[in-house]
Amino acid sequence: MSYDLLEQNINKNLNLSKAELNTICKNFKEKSFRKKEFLLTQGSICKFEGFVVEGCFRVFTLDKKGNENTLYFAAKDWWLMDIDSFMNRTTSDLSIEALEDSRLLLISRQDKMALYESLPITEKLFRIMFQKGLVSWQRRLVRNHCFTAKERYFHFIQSYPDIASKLTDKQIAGYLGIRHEFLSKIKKSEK
Amino acid sequence: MSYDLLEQNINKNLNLSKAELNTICKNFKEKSFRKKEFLLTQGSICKFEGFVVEGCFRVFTLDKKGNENTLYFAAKDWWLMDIDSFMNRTTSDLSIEALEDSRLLLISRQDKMALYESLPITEKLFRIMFQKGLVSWQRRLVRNHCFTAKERYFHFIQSYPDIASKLTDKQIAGYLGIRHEFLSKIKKSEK
DNA sequence: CGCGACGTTGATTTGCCTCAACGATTGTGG
DNA sequence: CCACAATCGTTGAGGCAAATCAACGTCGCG
Repeated sequence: MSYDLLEQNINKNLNLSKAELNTICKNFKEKSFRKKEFLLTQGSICKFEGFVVEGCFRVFTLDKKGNENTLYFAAKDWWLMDIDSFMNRTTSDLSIEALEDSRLLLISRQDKMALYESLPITEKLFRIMFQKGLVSWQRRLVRNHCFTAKERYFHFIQSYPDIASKLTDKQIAGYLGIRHEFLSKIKKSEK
Repeated sequence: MSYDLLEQNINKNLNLSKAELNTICKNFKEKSFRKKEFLLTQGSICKFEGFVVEGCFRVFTLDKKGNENTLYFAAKDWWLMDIDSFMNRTTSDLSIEALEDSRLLLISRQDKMALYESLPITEKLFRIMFQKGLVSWQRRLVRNHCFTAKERYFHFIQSYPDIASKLTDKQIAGYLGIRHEFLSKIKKSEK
């Protein structure tokens, strides 16, 4: 099966036995997505937590002014979901779209809750994962306040060159929180 | 003792028995802070995770341009720490300062790790707390991208009127990511 | 081939910053 | 308790970063 990547990803956070890894993984079902297909659309409920085996997704929200604001991209070896909608069964403010043909491992809310019950070590696993996530979001917020758009752009392409190379400038602009016309001017300005 | 508030806070996330609550709480030591006293200074290591029993703190970072950027305020019933520095024992980019005479309940890293071991349900507790934290940070990032400074200001004072009323305009500006001169102009512009 | 999304470029506008001056408020030491 | 200093809040002039709007070339795809 294609659980190898997921197992490695888990082991980066917490060392688990082969049996534990297997118990976790067997709750995930593989699903393929064609380019431009949606895992989640704004206004519906997020039914799955996903792990990217192959491909790339963008997680974004459409605001009142009609701008698509990208929270993050998820390439191979990343997790993705609307955590709020998934856990609380509220309608989601987010959409998740495949940027290329992709494969995900998906776990339903029900299976995840059952997994927390049956294998308590997963609580620790996700405690650690969420903890790391918090750090990233705090750092990103500070960057957005302290850095100019140009500084944020170069920080992004240097930190995630493999993801950046798959994206259009419009998508990158949506992540940086700027208009794509301005990104074009940044790129021209030098380097 | 003054563990009541902490116990209530925990129970909002996860219903625990009296015995479990007691096991958790006894790891926390109370400490008082005078106004302007620091729990953590940028460049040192965050030794404690804290829960605010009384008073108010600001968690901020000083960037290269000399601007104090406030990540969040923590009033009564809030948690605070540099989660990155606390867990990974790295030097912190953050400072934490009491905005008024305050009281905290503090737990050391060692005691927290031991607590995770001895009472595994705390993994679930913090998994849930961190999960909620993630949602807040994601929402805040979107607000920062979609909203103007004026919209962010009114959102803040309406969402947290009790905290906002304790703060100077300079502190609020540091949270919104704008200069306090501009906040003054926002307030004058209407309402 | 032709359409629609993407990227570029320029002109103009706007949101917010910078700097500087000054009154109001708070804090502090004598 | 007062006097003075320090910090805070306000205001104005000017500047820069980024948005907006519009036009146009390019590319990929059906």
